[in-house]
Amino acid sequence: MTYSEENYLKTIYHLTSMIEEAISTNSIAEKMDTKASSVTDMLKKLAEKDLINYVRYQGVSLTDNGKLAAKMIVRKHRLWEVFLVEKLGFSWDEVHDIAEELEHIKSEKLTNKLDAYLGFPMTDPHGDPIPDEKGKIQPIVKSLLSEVAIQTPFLCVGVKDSSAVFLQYLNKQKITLGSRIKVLEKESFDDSFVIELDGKILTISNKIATNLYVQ
Amino acid sequence: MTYSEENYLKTIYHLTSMIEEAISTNSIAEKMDTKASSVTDMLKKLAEKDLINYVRYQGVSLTDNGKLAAKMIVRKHRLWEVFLVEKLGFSWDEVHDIAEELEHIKSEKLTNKLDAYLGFPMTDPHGDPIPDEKGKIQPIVKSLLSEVAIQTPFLCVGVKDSSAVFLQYLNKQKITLGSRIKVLEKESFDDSFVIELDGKILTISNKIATNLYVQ
DNA sequence: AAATTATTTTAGATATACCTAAAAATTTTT
DNA sequence: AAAAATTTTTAGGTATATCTAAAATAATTT
Repeated sequence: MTYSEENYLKTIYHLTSMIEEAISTNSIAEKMDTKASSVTDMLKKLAEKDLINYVRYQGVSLTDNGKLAAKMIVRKHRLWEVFLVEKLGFSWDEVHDIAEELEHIKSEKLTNKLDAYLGFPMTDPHGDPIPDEKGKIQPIVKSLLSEVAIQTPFLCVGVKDSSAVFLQYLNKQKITLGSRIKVLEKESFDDSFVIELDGKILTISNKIATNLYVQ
Repeated sequence: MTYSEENYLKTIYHLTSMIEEAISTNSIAEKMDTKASSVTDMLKKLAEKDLINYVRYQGVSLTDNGKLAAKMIVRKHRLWEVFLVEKLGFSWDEVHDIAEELEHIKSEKLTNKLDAYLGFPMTDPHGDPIPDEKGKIQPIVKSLLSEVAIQTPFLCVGVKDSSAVFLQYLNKQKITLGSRIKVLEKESFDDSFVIELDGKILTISNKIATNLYVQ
């Protein structure tokens, strides 16, 4: 599989896991910042290799082959992120782009040795689950902070958006995985939240609350 | 720089460091297992970017820019090899192909953090020197076992050929970096060597002796 | 249900990195 | 110093992955 084929597969995987049905050519083009015509070309190639189910004008889904291949790329991406943070001391907002390159390194033996070296982590630095050697993903029970009962203590276990800007905002607010969070109040005027974060009280916008996972 | 450009640059670097003058199109083609016409195409591109000195029909050498860029690729290659052996437990005959991919990962910050994590190693698992952040290479004093005085104790510090077959032969003979080696006798009939290796006596061919570095 | 709009695909170009075959330049041999 | 052999380059072609513009299909609106 080429570098580019792997990237398409990964994108299709992420899009289908969000909405759980056939996805459109345009949605892929948008996510990958490319043109729909380029996507169509690639879809033909991936269908030819039995990695996706594709019927002209009717959207795309992954075959079992394709899903496994995509999970292996996601596995590599997330393992490398753990390595970069845990071993090399990168911050969680710096690792995505580097892992984006490392995820294409081919050796399966490397992936599994890296996994063992890291102590078989269940999640990456953003709280996302890491598929095991066979592609199995342990489901992580988590809720969006915005959806959770008031006055109940939770732990921050993940982020929905893992863009650098958002993560850097969280750094500034000292919100990390493991932070203790309690929603004190929801402000109905602007849908903002008053929360208690590790003992201190602060206000966060709705957009922040809808991108934080707690447990 | 593209993946392919980096590979050409690295090959030119290795070939020029061997013979220390302008090298031929054909020698590059042979080393890279490609056609001379493909090499010519690439040479034009690299010359355009001021990475090589290239005059039609007159061979190639690296510019200062090109030399530094090549050294950075070699640096990454060798650091990753150390990582694979020291941290992940790979054997020295397994790491070349994987490092061949890892050496193209772009982040300079990653390279330097990896270097620090490994404790700023001076050599890779085959005894080859690792260029520092600025491209400086600490020269390693070493001689080929075939060139060395008889009845004098040495330490094995490197291999000239780092192909998997050769390294696997050394595994079988229990020859590793750090092995104590003394040449007892040179057989003039077939140029083979009787050596004492970590206390045990064995015979090795001339080809082996001309590919082992000692100090 | 026809017309309009949006989406998707096809057709035809472009750049990269290869290739083969032929031409040009250089080197070696006679 | 010619002739022959070798090396290198050029010319023109292929596959991948992209693009633009136009055509085909599907979805939405009137």
